[in-house]
Amino acid sequence: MLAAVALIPHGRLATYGQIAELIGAYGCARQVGWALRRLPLPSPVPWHRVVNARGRISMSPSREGSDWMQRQLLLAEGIPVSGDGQLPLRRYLWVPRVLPACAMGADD
DNA sequence: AAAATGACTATAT
DNA sequence: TATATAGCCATTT
Repeated sequence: MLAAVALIPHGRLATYGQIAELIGAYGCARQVGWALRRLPLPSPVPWHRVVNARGRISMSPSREGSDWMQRQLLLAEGIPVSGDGQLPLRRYLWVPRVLPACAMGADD
């Protein structure tokens, strides 16, 4: 699980469902979020590269404010994030080795 | 064991 | 294009 998140390339994004699918748990997007929630702030995994399917940072009162921290981290990665946590998922979405390298540089 | 909850996602308005 | 509603599935009470 965290391993899947850990292998997200630098400067690239991935959705919860994507991670879930990657670990062989399709439809378990919520569990991914659950796992990241219990993750400590100084975590060794790039949890900030994980966003929801709408390409936005999933904010919640449970996160106290770590969501905004995520925004900062993403900005540090070189990903432009709007004040609302909206980011160009279409451009930065990580493609875990889809078909051939015909993805026009859309992969890592 | 049943019911409630949540860093989600996909449809329907 | 943007809210509202309904599925989903593991964890928690």
